[in-house]
Amino acid sequence: MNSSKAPTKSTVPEPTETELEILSVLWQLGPSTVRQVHESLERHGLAYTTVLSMLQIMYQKGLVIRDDKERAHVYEPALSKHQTQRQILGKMLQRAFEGSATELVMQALGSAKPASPDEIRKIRARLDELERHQK
Amino acid sequence: MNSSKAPTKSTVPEPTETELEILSVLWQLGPSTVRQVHESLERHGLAYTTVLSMLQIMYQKGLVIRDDKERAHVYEPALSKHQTQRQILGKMLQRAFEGSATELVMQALGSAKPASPDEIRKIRARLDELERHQK
DNA sequence: GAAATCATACTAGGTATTTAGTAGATTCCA
DNA sequence: TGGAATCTACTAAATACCTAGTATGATTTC
Repeated sequence: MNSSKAPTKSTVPEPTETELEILSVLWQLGPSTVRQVHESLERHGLAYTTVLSMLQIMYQKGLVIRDDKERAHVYEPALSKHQTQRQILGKMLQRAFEGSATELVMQALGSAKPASPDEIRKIRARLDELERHQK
Repeated sequence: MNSSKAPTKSTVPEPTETELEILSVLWQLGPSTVRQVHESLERHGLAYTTVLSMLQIMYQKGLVIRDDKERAHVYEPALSKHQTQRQILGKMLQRAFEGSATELVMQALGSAKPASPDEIRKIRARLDELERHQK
């Protein structure tokens, strides 16, 4: 139940906006058919065939894997939510923060939701860990 | 010499990849002509007219302002680097982290460059501040 | 077993992004 | 003063993204 089978990942492109919405559904539902994705999608009003097309494109790109043993193919994310978040974060770090994770963190802490005391504690714990692990 | 004249900002779209590269140059150089941007651009090999076109588009979008008193127009970012980073960060927070800044911070601290002791201290200081300011 | 349903593949079109060329006006300078 | 250089505006084209329709074949249902 871990993800240690992959030399993949490096070739998977960053998901676009709509692709990310679909991945979100897949992360939540687990392996799903086009119909299931279509029904669970936040943004209602998308045609069934649109979701189908997206999943076909995502399959070509390697963003999802699929099982076509049954008539209705079953799709599954190629990368975990965590992995994808890392990927997006890393890209943005390069693009907008010149690679400085600290700068990014500082801005994130200064913006919108300021984090509850509990969350602040969690972040502190992580910092402790970081210090311990690489002094 | 400050930037407190703006009800703008809210209508400025998020810059695309190339637009961000150009904005980076403008943040570094300050108000510049097309030629100056073209020469200072990281990615060399872009045609002069390409940079011109980009700046014209960016002007239409409101990403930059310009002074056309001289023959060679002088362009300037509409938003500061900080404001833009906030904008990009906020958008990504919604798209990939369901709005949880804490989640984002945790992942950022766990990824790539783990931050030097000095940087960790800076982040701690920010956390202290946050706690003080909203208990 | 015929009709309705459901699934996929293929096709298509609109918009955004990125790149750069051409035309025409202005400025420079020898 | 006339050619070279420079600048802008306009046009264009390739690619990616998003959306959805049509064709076709399989499956279910009465």
